Amino acid sequence: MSNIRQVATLAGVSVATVSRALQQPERVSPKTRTKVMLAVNEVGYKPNLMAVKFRSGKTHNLVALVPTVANVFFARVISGMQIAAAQRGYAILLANTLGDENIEANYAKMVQTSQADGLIQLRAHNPFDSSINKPGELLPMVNVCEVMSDINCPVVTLDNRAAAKAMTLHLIEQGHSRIALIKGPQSSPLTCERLAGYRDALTEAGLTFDESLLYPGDFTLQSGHDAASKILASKNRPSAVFCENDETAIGAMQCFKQAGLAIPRDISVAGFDDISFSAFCDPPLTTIAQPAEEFGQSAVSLLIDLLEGKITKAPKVIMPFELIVRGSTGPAPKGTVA
Amino acid sequence: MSNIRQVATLAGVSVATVSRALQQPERVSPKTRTKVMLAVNEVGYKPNLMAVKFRSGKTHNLVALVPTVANVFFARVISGMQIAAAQRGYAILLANTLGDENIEANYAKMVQTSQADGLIQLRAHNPFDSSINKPGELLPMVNVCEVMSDINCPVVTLDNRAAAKAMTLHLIEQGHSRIALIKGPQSSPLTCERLAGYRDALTEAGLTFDESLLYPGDFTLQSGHDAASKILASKNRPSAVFCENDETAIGAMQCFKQAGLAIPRDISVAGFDDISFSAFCDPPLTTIAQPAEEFGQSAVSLLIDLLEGKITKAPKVIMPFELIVRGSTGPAPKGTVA
DNA sequence: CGTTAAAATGTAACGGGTTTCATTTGGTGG
DNA sequence: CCACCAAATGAAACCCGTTACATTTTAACG
Repeated sequence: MSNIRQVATLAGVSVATVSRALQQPERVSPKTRTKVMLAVNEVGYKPNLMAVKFRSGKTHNLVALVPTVANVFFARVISGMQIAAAQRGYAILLANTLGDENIEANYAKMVQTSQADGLIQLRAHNPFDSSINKPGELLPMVNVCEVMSDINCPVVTLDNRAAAKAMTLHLIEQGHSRIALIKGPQSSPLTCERLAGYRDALTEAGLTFDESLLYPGDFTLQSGHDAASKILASKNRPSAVFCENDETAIGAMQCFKQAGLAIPRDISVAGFDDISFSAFCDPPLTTIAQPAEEFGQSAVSLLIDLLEGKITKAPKVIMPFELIVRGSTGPAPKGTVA
Repeated sequence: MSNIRQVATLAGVSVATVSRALQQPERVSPKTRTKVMLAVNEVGYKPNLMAVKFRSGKTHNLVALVPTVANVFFARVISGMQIAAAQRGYAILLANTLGDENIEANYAKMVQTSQADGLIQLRAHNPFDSSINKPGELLPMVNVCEVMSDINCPVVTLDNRAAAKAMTLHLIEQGHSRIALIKGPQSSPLTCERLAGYRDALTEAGLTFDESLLYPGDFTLQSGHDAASKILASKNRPSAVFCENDETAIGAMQCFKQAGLAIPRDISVAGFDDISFSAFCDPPLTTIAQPAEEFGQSAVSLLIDLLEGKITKAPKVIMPFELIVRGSTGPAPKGTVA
């Protein structure tokens, strides 16, 4: 590996001149610049960016803590983060935490050990140890999707409550009055918000909330399938099922179809996220579209602004959602006991 | 931010002693060690790992070039890379290249600018510019999934030809004689291999290869759907469709079902990869399971071995596959003209 | 041609660890 | 009490760019 001193020697100039020729070409005379460039090419010089980063104290790395990259929705968010980061000259260090707090803490430590400048968290949780807590100063962190109420940090999220309400109202408008809800992981604030939106809609429509229509889930295909079989076995079967994410809905749909039910004739199913597979189900899934890529992009952009001191307050960015009505929801079957 | 000199001053020792107390505790006397540790805790010292990396010339970063993280199969591979990397103290720098050679080249440059030690490539392509080419020396790179014939580099892959042959034979055993193939991206060697396997099976079974049964695709849901509608419109409709990946198969299945065909009664569909959604289709998809996570793990482990000089020859690791027969394939309809 | 300001270039410190080599300290045996 | 070796510790070089400051060169103008 060649270094700047070799280039300087070969070009017959000082290292400072080489550095300037490369960083601020207008500060050196044209003929020196030429000499330097020739030498650079001759030895194939590539600056050691590790040295630069070390010197400058800026790594231009951002850690992204993702519970699992295998989640299609998260994959889209990551995609967006990548794009925004690349545009501003940053790299993403991806951490697949599997929800493990130790793994999270290890990656968070990268910020404290100068390996990364900041962190993006897709889960509602503060991964830093207390030593980083400077009173009155923002942590070098941004939260996406999940909101953390107990910490002051920029957030990019969706009005999950309003979105869940919109979807529930859509089902109610179709004549459904017994609507099951397959929930997400208990630990996630998202789940509470979406549940709240679901209740809001019921209240607004004058329907009573029935706890027995709530089913646990964890955002996986399997959990949707499991919940669906419980629904099939229930006494007073609901005519519609609202799933807190699309994977759950797809898992549930399979179970219903294999049990011989037609969707939406016998039962309506709705999801949340609008992952790519949802448009390619049979029937295509009614869902809430979130601008996943934009989540990632704004998060990165917000974090970089924060790191570069362009913002000092923690903004809360609420992204828009869209109700996408496809074939999986339809009118409630007639003759169903409401 | 505290540094080692502050700790040294506070502990009343030299920086060398602090460094040793932390790196090789047995090399300092117990009482010095205690003094140092107290000082470390007092100032909350965390070594600047950027400085360490700069000094040592080892970044312990690996770049992963992924065409798109939104691909579910790739997500599993990434997951495996992560795990193996973390175990050996490395971090993954994820690059979502979208197949763009410029983006690839930019990330590859991270290796040449000392920001990363090596690179994992999921596409058959050499992203490095010529300047890194040292004759007789292995590039700090490992190829996963896709094989590059023209470059000497460790590879982790599957016997795609044998797997495609196995799947095609499975369909033939079910009585199918007109089997369509929805291909992957033309640029990918994978596609050629799977096509070769498909032909092998036909030859072995004494069936004639019919070019008109080949349909283009690009591994997306949409391309599967598009190919399926072409298949529906074709004159002498095949009784089975082998898709080169599961997304394609899922897209195709939707199209067939919406056209009123029953799977597998009217048409059999097979995929490749065994992504999580495949088990939750209706009917569940017959496919080839690949150990995706293990792909990622071996690739990382191979790359680190290479970087640490533990291997000097480029091995070719062939991972096992498994034919998973589910409900989407069945006997050829009777009365179909063969 | 001399003066002076501006442009170009060079020198050396700096960042924060690690490591080599030199020096000091401690302990043992004679 | 001294010699001697090992263990412990310290001083300083080193990694490689960047940049403040010093110095030299160039150009312009009187």
